[in-house]
Amino acid sequence: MSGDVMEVALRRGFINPSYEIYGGVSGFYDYAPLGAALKKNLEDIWRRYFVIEEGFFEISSPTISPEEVFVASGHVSNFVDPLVSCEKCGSAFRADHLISSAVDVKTDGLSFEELSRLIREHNLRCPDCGGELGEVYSYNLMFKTYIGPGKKKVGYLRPETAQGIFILFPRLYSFYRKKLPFGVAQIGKAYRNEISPRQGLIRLREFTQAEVEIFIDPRDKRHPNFERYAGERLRLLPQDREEEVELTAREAVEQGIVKHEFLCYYLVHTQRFLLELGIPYERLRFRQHLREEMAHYAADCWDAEVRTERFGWIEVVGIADRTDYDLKAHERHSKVELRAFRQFEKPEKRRRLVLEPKMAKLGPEFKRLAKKIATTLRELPESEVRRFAERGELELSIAEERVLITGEHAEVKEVEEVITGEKFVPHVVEPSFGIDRIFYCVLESAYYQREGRNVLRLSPELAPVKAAVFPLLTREELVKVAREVFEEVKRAGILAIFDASDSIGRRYARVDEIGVPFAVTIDFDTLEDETVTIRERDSAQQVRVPKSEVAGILRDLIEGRRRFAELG
RNA sequence: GCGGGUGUAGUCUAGUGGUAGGACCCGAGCCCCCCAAGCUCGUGACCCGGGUUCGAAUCCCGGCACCCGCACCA
Repeated sequence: MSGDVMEVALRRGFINPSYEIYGGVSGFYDYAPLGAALKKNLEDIWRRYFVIEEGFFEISSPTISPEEVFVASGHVSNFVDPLVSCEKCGSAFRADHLISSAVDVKTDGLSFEELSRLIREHNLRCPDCGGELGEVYSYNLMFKTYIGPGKKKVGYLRPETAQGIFILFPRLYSFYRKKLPFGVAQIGKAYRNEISPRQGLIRLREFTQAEVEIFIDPRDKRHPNFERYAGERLRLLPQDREEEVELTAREAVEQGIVKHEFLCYYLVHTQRFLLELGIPYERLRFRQHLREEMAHYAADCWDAEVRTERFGWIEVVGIADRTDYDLKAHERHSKVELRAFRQFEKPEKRRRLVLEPKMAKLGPEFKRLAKKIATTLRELPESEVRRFAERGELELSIAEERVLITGEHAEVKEVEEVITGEKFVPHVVEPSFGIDRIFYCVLESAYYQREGRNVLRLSPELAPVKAAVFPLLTREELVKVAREVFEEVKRAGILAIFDASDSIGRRYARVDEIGVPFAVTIDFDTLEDETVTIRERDSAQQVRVPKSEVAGILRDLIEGRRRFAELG
């Protein structure tokens, strides 16, 4: 089995538990020097896939939101778990689940006091040990705070970055010149006050999400670029099956296993991204959420999962069809229209009956109510207008008052209108990445041992340090030249390190352990013929190249324009 | 949040009621013509806070962190 990659990650400065000198706080990790660099490289690759290649843009919104945002999104109510603990054995249970499974009572919307009372009334006991149950208490996974002095303005740290995009919809829609589909990306911190964070980077209280919200027309969930991925293979675990099936993207959609092309396109796109990070195909699968684990907003959701040595299958990406849930919710709460416009192929001409209010009569008679009455009359459905035309009168309820409208207040007219299109609430497809988890998977996938030494097989793009420069021996003449080469490499924009201590073998071993892909060594031949060696990490092979070209060659190798094997 | 286990240098570990040794790592130097463990010297630790005691890293209590189970994980 593998050695302990986490031990390497801690010891060599990739990550460390936060607040160590004060005893630590679980659920928080620092990205140490190499980890911060690796994480940044990982995020840049993500940007290449989900921003540049897809033609989307990235935004950055605040991590603290006023509570309205999460009232609307459903997080304030859906994120509160009523828990009850056994006084004797300490097991905790969802109070509402406990009650509804033991007694035929609907628990929806009951207060905690009412839940506590129900437990007492029915003399419910601990299902584990039969012990006495305590009072029901709430546990909300959002961190709460107050905005400004005093406690009037409640705020929450965002539990996901997505809402920051949804609430910007009108601005973003016009930024993208009112055309669907469009996507908006965001990489940022999110916060969940987990009851019991475990497993290092896998369950954090503060973590990094990379999300894209793609707004699409619900009538057309095909993807314009689906063809380029149609033949790609995916390992899928559908909700109604025990075993994984391997299908092409096209087959998955045609068989109705993945609901539509748009979702499936992003399964493939996500897979390509994860493969590029060095996560092997054999350790990857897409698992469809079970109905009961589906989030309150989702119509369909697939998790990309990676099989790790340490933790087994872990979810690293969620790809969900969030439908119009979020936009509708914010529209309802904010009273701001969050809709797109769909133009008809041909404008529709329609004749219809409308009511034209006679303001000259309405005004004096109804005074303050007149304006509201007029608006209501104009917006009256055609069936109501028809009924008014037949009966000659109509009763309305305006601002809690009943008013009688007759022929002298309004006139029925037939109008011809041209309808060029209609408004609708877009659906949202959301690939959502847990960057910290992916970070862990990348480390674990990259890690192996060679002759008892640790090696990180990170791609040059991911590697936090791109190159090392060594004098073969600590002779002044070699060190001097090596320093010159080192300066030149840095001038070429390459993040490199210099090391002249210990034996050359030990120095190679040290840089292998942190995943440096290339090492340049200056030896006595360099003094003769102005050449240096470049050593590749994974093969430990060396080639000689002219000293004057080494920086350029390193850049080509790192940026993928040349391959090491083709150098010699 | 509950139960069990663990907590000695960067890492792995030895140890006794009288205040700590080792290995690797790391630093300086030597040696060294290409893949860790050559030589010399050196830095560096008993998770935190109380209590018992003349004295505690060692015993007791509380906290924190980590590991394993339970619960939780839109």
